[in-house]
Amino acid sequence: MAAKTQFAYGEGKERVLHVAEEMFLSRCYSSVTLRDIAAEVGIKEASLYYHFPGGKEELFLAVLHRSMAAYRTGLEHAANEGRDLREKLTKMALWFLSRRQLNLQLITDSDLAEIDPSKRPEVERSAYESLVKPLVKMLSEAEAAGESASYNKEVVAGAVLNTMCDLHNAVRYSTVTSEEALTDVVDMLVDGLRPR
Amino acid sequence: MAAKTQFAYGEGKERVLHVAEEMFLSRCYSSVTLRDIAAEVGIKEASLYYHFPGGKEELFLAVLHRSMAAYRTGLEHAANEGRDLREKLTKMALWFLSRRQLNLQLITDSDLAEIDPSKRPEVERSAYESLVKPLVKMLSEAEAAGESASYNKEVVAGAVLNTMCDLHNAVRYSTVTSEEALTDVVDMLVDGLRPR
DNA sequence: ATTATCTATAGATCTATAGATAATGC
DNA sequence: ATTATCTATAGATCTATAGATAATGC
Repeated sequence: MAAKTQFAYGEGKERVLHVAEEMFLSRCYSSVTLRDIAAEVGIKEASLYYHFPGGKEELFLAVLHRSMAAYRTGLEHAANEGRDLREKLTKMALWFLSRRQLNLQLITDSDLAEIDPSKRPEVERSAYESLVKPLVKMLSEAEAAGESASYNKEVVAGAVLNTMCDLHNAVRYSTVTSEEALTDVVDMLVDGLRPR
Repeated sequence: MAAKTQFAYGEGKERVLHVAEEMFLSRCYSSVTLRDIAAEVGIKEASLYYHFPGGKEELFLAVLHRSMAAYRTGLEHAANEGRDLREKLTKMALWFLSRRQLNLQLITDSDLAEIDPSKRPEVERSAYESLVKPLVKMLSEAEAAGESASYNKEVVAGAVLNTMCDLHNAVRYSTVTSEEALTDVVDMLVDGLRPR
């Protein structure tokens, strides 16, 4: 009977976003149901529409843009913290490891196909600006500083991003520690596979 | 009226597998419906149960194991074709580019969570044996031949696989040609980012 | 008065089963 | 007789809307 306003004013929406972020970043758009989210938050499905009148898609987009903004800040900060290419890449890898696993291909390939086509360019732009661009910028500066050979920045940025996203799996499926996986990945990116 | 046996004996099942493979490898498990598959094949949903009595999950598992077997063959063949590490990696990258995009994280993270838990180990094993193992083997041989420094093979294999899967995106989103993306990626893997 | 929830329910979609029907091979 | 489809339909699940209800802030 009691319409439990369990959370303080404005808090409810934050909780919804937080729970939805956990789910949308680890599972695909269609496998996450409003039922799942509402149950985890502790409210009824219909209540989600109060905060997000546009329903599931609006909630997903809010989560995605919020999450991308966090990545952008985190990656730009990581790039500024490191003094050379190796350090910058290490800080970035640490940032990826500090957050829950980001399934990059899931968002850019699978999820993107399930939302309203008119919203796709915005999502692609958001992912590009927040993930690819900080890396391209860092790689360009590294090349200008003579720390990197002249590769196509976008291609390398994609490879680096996917490698970093996979760090969580490396730690999970191999017997390696996260520190070891991190140094191995950074060394491989900077020095290559061939013997030094 | 006419129960159209459009395909020759045994052909129907092959068509279903082919269509299902196209869909399951590019979209997530829950977004692919039996309706989609049946429509694309040109039969009714109920007819799918004749070939796959276990329904959607059985069809998905059949597709996945079939697809993994093809990757295993393709990658092992690629490794044998190349004479040194750089050539082997190039042949492997060409194999990935020759097939439709494989969304690795989609399968190992997202799809895996949606199937019957008792089937998961089998899927993980299939993906490991077909994708990771051929790379680990090649990297071990390269190290033994003095062509590679001593990295953790599983960690590097994951990085290489994700990088190769991403080649399709690199070509799609950047202005780069597939040849250029391929050589850049292989060069980066072998020589590293730092100037030679 | 506003904010944030709830109940109830419509309507769409999806998986799966039962049993009928037609075409093929022997 | 076997193979491969079909029709019809049950039952589950999911998104979304309408309108009621309670708690909070002024």
